[in-house]
Amino acid sequence: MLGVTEDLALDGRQLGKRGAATRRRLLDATSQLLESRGIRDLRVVDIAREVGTSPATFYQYFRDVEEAVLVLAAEVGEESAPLLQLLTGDWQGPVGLEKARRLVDGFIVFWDAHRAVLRTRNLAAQEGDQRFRNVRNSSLRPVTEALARIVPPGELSPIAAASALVAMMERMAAFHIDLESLGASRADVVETVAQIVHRTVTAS
Amino acid sequence: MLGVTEDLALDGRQLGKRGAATRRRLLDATSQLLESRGIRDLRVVDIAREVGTSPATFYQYFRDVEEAVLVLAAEVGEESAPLLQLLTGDWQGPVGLEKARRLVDGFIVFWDAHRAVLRTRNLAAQEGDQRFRNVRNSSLRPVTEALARIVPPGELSPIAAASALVAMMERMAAFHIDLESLGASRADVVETVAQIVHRTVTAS
DNA sequence: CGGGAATCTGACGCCACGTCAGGTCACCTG
DNA sequence: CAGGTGACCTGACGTGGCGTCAGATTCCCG
Repeated sequence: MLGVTEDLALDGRQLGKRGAATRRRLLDATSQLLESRGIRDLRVVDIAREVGTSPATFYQYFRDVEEAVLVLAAEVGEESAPLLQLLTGDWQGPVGLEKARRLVDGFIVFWDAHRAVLRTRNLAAQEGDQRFRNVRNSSLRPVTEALARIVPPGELSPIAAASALVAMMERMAAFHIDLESLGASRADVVETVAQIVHRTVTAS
Repeated sequence: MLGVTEDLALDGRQLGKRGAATRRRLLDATSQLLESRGIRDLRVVDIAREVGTSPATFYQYFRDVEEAVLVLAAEVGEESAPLLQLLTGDWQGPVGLEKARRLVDGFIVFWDAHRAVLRTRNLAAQEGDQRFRNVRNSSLRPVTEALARIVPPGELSPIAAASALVAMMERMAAFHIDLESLGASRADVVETVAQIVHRTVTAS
């Protein structure tokens, strides 16, 4: 689907143990370097040096830096799956509110763990890159759809409401650190966003 | 504040009529090209060719492509000011709901008019560029603060709630076109987001 | 131990960047 | 209107990362 598999190099040859290890080290270096700079300033030569290999080696496994980040984004995206377990059953009352808190908290933990890759994924998706859009959708669509199933149809469009809530949660997860300087603690953010989610989902 | 003035070239000389016109044409070309590609693929040589001048001329006015986009972002950011007029008075009841609708609609109109520049502004801000963060904050902080003043303190942190709502509105304005293919029309988005905003602002 | 596949890399042509010296243009002044 | 001053423009160039390829090296298996 991504045009990138785990088992083949770009020239089509089978990947052995050594090749797989090199590929992994290149990915890890890419992920690490992405935390200290934007993708625009991430040079193949830097990644190669970090791994202790030559730039030409990088091109054995990835077409360009973007493609390496795409692989990372696909890997990371799957870690949002556990959030789906919260989006089941009855969301009315205090039990639902607690689920909302855990959902919001889960978003923040997810983002804190993979901030650099997720930021870059959304950036590329927003710039129109279809591959990154697909990866982003694969990660968020199940959450959005599960949430939409919980929103009662009425004045609100379930799809629009679920999309809006996911957008809000994702954005707050991405930004919550900046809010501290404005006087909103992490706990404030979780509680407030959870309240908005819960009220939207349970209101008539 | 931006380290970029309207009256001086980068070498410090005074800008005359011809220089100001060239600078403006470079900015317009940058804005236009930004609509068909991401900033990563926007070359100085393309902007120069579009204007019918040489790359060296570009560097008379801007340090790099990013700086030209920064100027555009600062210009565009000021157009969000009219939204502040809606964030006054009483937001209870149907009058408040109508204000919410206009606020959400205003966000969407704003984004539809300046999608490329706003997208790039947020992208650079998210990547940590402080200059773009400042420009983004200058545009959104007044809206966020005005909204926070309307949210009654209680279970919700006004600051967190206002930030979350602004995040939601901005994101929906950026994404609403993609939602059409999921079955949520522009009208659905406006109404649904307006409802969420209104309910959050008026609930106990 | 031989051989073939997998893996790595030095070397290279290409292109955009960003600078600078020097040329051109516009306006003002006498 | 001639001359000159400063604003404006650009051709030419050094730099550095990109992406490729041929050939060298390493690994693994029979």
